[in-house]
Amino acid sequence: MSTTRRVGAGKSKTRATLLDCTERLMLDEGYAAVTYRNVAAKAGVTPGLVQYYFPALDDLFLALIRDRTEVSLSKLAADLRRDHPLRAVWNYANDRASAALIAELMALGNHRKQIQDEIAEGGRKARELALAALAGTSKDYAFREVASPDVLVFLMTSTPRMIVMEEAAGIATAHAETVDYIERYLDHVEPR
Amino acid sequence: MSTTRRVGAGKSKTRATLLDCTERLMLDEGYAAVTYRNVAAKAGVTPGLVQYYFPALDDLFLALIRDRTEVSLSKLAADLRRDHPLRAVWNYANDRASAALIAELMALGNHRKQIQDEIAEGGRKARELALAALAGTSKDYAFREVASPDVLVFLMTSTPRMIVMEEAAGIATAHAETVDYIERYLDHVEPR
DNA sequence: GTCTATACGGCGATAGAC
DNA sequence: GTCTATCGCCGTATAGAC
Repeated sequence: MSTTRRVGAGKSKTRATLLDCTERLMLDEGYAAVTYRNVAAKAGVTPGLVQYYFPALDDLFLALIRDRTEVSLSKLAADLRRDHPLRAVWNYANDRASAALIAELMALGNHRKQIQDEIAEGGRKARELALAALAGTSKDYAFREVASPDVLVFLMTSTPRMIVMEEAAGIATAHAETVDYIERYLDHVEPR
Repeated sequence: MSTTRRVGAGKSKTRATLLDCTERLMLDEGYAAVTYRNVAAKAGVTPGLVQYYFPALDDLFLALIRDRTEVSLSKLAADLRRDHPLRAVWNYANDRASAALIAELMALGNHRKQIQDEIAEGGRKARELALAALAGTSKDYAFREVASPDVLVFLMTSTPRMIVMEEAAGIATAHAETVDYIERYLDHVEPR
């Protein structure tokens, strides 16, 4: 690819609209429905224009990941600065729209290195922020000798994600009970 | 679909070969690589023949789900009849090939009702078997007043599944620690 | 810089030939 | 029971209009 192919500007309003339409398409119909023709139809533009901003479909997915990751990471960072770091992690992972989008993107990235790496990088950053906040607090997490902060953060983030995935798959059993169980633990170690 | 379309026999050796090739394709390259042409090439037959046995691609996926679910459920049932039901659940969920296949199938089924239902049905049965075995034992699971059997089974099955998915996404942190944590619990409530 | 029109090969699916 | 021909939709590339 040494050709000088032209690409749309990064701050265009059209570009932002295309990302929104892509997100809605993914959540409503899955990533397989994200085609140039579908995105264009939803945004009211021609397929060629979508391709002008995102030369390959993966460019579109990558742009969506970067944009949404940036938003949710800065929200997490702000929440972690407050008094209940573990609750902040729990709330971060319990954002249903984000969790559904991530599930869809993880499925998409399952066999696409670039997309996979971009998602993993976001997860790594979230984890770093969380562990730093937990290390900086003087709270006693009680289970600390049993479950390390690493294990705690893993379970806090993976459980809501798994629940969202199972719900999308039509399974609902034990979800409410598991959420209760974890929230009772939070009430204990980070009382409001 | 009221047309009388012809379909290959259910016990054909060719059919079984096609299912094996489909499974390998899914694990190696993802479900998007499961095309009539790819499956046919891997099996050394013509694409038309694959379509003869599985008129739509979803028929191929459904057949694979049914076949593999039956195998792993009967293995789980046999293990549950032994002395360590919770370990049986843990081992069942820790079968990496199965977990990877299920992750791929869940992603595939995310927006396809029929496939989704078939997977959910398998999950429901596994859960039923596990809960029945746990109820029938006289062991004291110690955490029972904290986490109900429902929550226990959910965490025991969802954790390995999430680990496999994260690994596929290039994330590995805290996995070993989490496995250790759960296995220490198992050593405690179901000592060998 | 933004956008449109057109062409190409690969795909799932169907009907029907052998 | 096995295989071919054909159809419409897809991603992508390119040439060029405004």
